[in-house]
Amino acid sequence: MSRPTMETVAERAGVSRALVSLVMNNSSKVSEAKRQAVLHAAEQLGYRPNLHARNLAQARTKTLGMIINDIHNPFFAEVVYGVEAAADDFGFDVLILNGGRDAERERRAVETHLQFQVEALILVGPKLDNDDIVRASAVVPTVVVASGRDNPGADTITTDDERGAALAVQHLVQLGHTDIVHIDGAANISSRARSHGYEKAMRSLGLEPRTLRGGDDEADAEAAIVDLVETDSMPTAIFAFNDLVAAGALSTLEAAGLRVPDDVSVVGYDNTFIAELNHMSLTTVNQPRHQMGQLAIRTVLERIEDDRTEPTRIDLAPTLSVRRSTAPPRKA
Amino acid sequence: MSRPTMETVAERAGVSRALVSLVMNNSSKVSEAKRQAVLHAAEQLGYRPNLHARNLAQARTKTLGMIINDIHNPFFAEVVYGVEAAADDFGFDVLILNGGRDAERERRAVETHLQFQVEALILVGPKLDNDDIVRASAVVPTVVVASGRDNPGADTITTDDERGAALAVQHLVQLGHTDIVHIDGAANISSRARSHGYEKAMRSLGLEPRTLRGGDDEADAEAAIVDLVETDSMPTAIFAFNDLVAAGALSTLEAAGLRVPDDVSVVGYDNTFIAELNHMSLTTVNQPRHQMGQLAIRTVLERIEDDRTEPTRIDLAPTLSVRRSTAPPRKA
DNA sequence: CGATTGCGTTAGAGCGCTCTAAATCTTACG
DNA sequence: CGTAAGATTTAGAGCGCTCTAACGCAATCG
Repeated sequence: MSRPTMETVAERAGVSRALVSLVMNNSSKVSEAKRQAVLHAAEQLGYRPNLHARNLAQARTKTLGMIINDIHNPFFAEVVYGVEAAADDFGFDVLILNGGRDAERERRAVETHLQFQVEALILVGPKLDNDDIVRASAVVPTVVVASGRDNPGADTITTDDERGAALAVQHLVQLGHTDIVHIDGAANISSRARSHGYEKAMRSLGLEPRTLRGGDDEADAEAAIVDLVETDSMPTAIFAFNDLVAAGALSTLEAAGLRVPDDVSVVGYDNTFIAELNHMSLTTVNQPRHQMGQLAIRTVLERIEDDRTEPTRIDLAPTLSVRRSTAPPRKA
Repeated sequence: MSRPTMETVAERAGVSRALVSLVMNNSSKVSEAKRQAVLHAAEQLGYRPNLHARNLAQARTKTLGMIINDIHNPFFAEVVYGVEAAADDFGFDVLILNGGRDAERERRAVETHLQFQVEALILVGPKLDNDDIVRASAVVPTVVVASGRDNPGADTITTDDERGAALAVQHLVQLGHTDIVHIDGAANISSRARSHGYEKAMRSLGLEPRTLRGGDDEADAEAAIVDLVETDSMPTAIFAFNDLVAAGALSTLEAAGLRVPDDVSVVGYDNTFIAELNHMSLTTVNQPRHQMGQLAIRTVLERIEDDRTEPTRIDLAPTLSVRRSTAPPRKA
């Protein structure tokens, strides 16, 4: 017993299929009597319009495809909420696919979205490389959120990662630190800009940058910290690629018997709720995630509805949230 | 310039539309020459099959609809990874919709999924009430993951929340605690079972249960803790509904000048990565989330492919992960 | 009272694909 | 060399919906 169609509803209500269609799209030119009859029949039958049929018949789908780098990272969750809020306002559905921190998976996700004929692609912290993004944006309007780099053809919503990194460095230097190590984001799309910002800020303050390889996850900090311990080159402060890496650093430092911020200060990035937890109380760079999500939708809708064709780039200002993981260095 | 269709490809390759279809579904009965010609033409045109058309023509969509209670909660992320891994194995796409901790939103999400003709619904920690779930499962096979209650009509994958709560209580009692307060999950779907398990375990050990209203989030613990402080009725141990609530409790306790575990022991639930962070080091009840996700897919596929019709319930065993947030009570 | 207007309704084509049945082309065999 | 069997290919209907154009009918008008 397959699901009822418009045909079924039409018969039941004693009207034509076209009339049912009009009712479903609540057209104003339907008599109240028939409208009720149709709605009633639909209700009784448990009728539900078939979106595939509708999307096929209309040119458009009113659907957006979002790909999240990693649903495990709370940073992205906030962006998603922003995206959804804005999409709701404009009557678009947002389909979410999880990139799973794997470029190949993301590539397949793009493909799936395109086959679903989404009207735009929202890539949140993508692992994809430039070519992939160029290719995607040739097919459908594409906006990249939270990516340091330029994305030819696509719109970009970021905070200024270089500036964010500089904020972190300046804060530490003001506290009196001079030996500040950066644990980077490895292959992460935002890593470059943050490292660069860190290095530039350090040099401009006359300090020698020291960057270690990290990753995007709490597990990725361990090697770097262990290395610092083993080579006996522990700095007085550490600036981590993001909050998760910072949290990992905290763990490993503690395991090594070092206290934060007494022995080492730690700064994170993203201001996820983890940083906020009193127990972590992580000084971190804040990005207006919700706003970024909203802007992503606005931006991409300009392409869809007002057919803008020139790529846009919106760069928001990061801020620093100072908490208890940073303090002046111990007097030597 | 709309996207190329099979027709376009067929013309270009000098074959019929049907043949293109065969190639796209890599049928074995196509000559190598034509197959190459078609693939080449498709490549050149940037052809991409239209899933809506396909889904309409075929009876099925090979798509599953998942609704997550809240992408912000890391507990769910792990389940998602399990679901996706299993779905991949069976060649199903998984569309994710975010419930946003709001029953009404979830209801709309169900509707959207159904209109997309998903072949099954996977509800992870739903806010929906029984009726909603009955209604959904009447339309399409439905599996509920991580819900304490029985879901008539739907399959259920849980861990035994009552048992999990008992594990927490027993651990605390073994440490010597007798005054143990529970901060519950309020309207959360799993709250009932955990509270019940807590109360049962307490009573069976001859202790008086004391349950306070909490919620599902770090923000929801504050009121309860403040209340305990103000009424000067702080217990020696707190068992929180989940890790987020426990984290919130940690924060508020600390703000009130109480130390964990010296003054108060705290136990969470879910064993999310937050509990694992060395800095939090939260004793917590572990649920095999990845496995739960995988089982959800297996279960629901039995309905789709082997057309089982009787609801199944799989109850996995929780375990306790003991960390540093629990210790014997201070000698009175 | 016939013609005009406008509202409510409907027939029917078409969206891009799959699938069945039938057509066409090869190949092999007596 | 004719033909049956098998391998390829194709025509055409149909999936459930929207949309244009046209239809029927009552109200309106000169």
